[in-house]
Amino acid sequence: MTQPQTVSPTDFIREIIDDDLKTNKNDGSVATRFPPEPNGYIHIGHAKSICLNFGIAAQYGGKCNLRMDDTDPSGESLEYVESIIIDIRWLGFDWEDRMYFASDYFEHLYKCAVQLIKAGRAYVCDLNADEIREYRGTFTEPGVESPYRNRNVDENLDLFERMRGGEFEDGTHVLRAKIDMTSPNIVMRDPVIYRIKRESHYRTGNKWVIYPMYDFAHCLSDAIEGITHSICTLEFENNRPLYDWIVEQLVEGARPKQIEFARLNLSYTVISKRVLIDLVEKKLVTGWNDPRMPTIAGMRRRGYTPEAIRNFCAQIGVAKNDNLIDMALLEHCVREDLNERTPRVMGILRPLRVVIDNYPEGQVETFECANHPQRPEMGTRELPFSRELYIEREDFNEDPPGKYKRLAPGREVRLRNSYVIKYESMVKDEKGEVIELHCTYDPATRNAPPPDGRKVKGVIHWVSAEHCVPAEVRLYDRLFRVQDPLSESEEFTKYLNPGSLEVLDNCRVESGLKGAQPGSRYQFERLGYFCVDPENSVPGSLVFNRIVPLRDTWGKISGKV
RNA sequence: UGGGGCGUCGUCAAGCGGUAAGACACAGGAUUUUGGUUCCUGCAUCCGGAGGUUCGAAUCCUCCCGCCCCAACCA
Repeated sequence: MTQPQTVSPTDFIREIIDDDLKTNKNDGSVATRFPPEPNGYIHIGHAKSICLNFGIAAQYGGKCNLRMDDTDPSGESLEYVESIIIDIRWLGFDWEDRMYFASDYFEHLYKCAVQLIKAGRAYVCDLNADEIREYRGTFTEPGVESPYRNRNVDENLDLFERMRGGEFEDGTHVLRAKIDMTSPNIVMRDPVIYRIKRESHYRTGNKWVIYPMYDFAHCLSDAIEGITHSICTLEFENNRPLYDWIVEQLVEGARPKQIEFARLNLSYTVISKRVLIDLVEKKLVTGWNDPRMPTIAGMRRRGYTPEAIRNFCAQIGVAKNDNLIDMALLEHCVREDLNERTPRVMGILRPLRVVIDNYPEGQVETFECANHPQRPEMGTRELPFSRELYIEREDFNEDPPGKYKRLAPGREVRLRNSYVIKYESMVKDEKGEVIELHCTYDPATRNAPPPDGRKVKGVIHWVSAEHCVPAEVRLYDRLFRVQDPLSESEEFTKYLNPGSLEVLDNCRVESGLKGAQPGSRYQFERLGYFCVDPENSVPGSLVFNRIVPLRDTWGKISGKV
């Protein structure tokens, strides 16, 4: 199994495994699995689990399977299976030929149920859903036994077979494990393990009208695959006694052990499949791969790298504390990776025309610029310079605040990789908007400090008006205005950030970007990291997604002034 | 409310009876043709609270407080 190189942090799960290994449990083998239900796209929370499960297998020389936990046909589909495969591969993990489906185990699971009935440990119950709930009791009152609880084995066998045969309507019968209606753990009060559901399954079609419940299918699937450590999230902790009970009844020899960890929560977003489905269906985002979504598909389209996501998962750790990870940490990991690998380039988001009055009309010269300031091996590119340029509107201020070191009346500024220019005059439109600047350049400053020793502090980016290419740039921001939208009292959609997407359609990028490949990433100097949108960008009509802005110390300072 | 789980810096998280790692964030400073990067520096006398055991406790015991999960024929 090839696995990405990531740091191997230690955590309580690895400690448990170390202990198991010390006592030679499972003959020293380690087998894990990642078991998504194909009813939605996977997200950054799944990535945490994927890194954990595949990471542990790699670290201990074991195997990690991919298993579709497809025991409930409603909502499951091949589209989701395919997306999950693509996303996990993209993250960099490999399950070789161990792609499994719980639905492939239906026949075996059925036999297990029959065996349970024969052992007197399961029965067919004719109560309907409401009645079952009433009989179950509450947190404080014990449940009461179903009147069907003591049917004899033969009758149960006959009924269960007829359930499978399609003789009964949905909801009229279920198979229940016979455990303890007075258990303080509600999960153990004769849980339903099979239900009738006349729904076509995306893989088994209409072959089955009964489907096993999660609690029954999951542990047995683990056992079938020889999983040693079945890692899941905290909300299944209550189900562990049931997991163990079923395995105890039906599995010979080595039994898998369930271990629970805290799921990931990320500030200013939501990581719940139910809510993400909601966002997609209500069209509050453009789809599962909307760059604002915390889905793997969304982050990929946004321009995040697998390395950054994996590193993030390593950084956050694994524990049992409820957590709310700061989005800033994810962004840090993305910047850390992109800073290393991304070629630098210049692009103007909100163009302001600049005419260099003393530069000869029609003259063009080229500058050779480093693609990366710290990595010469990334090479250079040629950048055309001419009399008319575009600079960022923000880089000129008629009335500059303190510490402002860009262009302003009477001031000089360095054009990155080229000359120092000096402000001469401005042109305004009838509304008083500055629409054009006139400057002069100092020929002696061509990629060199001013010979007279004067200091020019500011450096701004620019493109040649004649040579630059137009582009659309999409600026993304946090999806929600509040840190934890689901913890708020109101409906979560009320907290959507109306500014989560800003589309700039009059941007100019340097000429070399003309043929930029979809999916390729750049640093637009002084602005941030950008990715050519893989969906909407076409040659001649470039679309860039802002992956993440650069750290903005000036923004902090100017915000305080 | 019965059961299960969790409480260490703003956010994560090490710590496993010998006297509070690290990361992010934040605040200073240096270098810089990206107000980027990089580099220094600072940032819990204290571990939810109160008692107790011990020469010694975040780590052990007791009680209390707070938060999360469970009453789907979802996973």
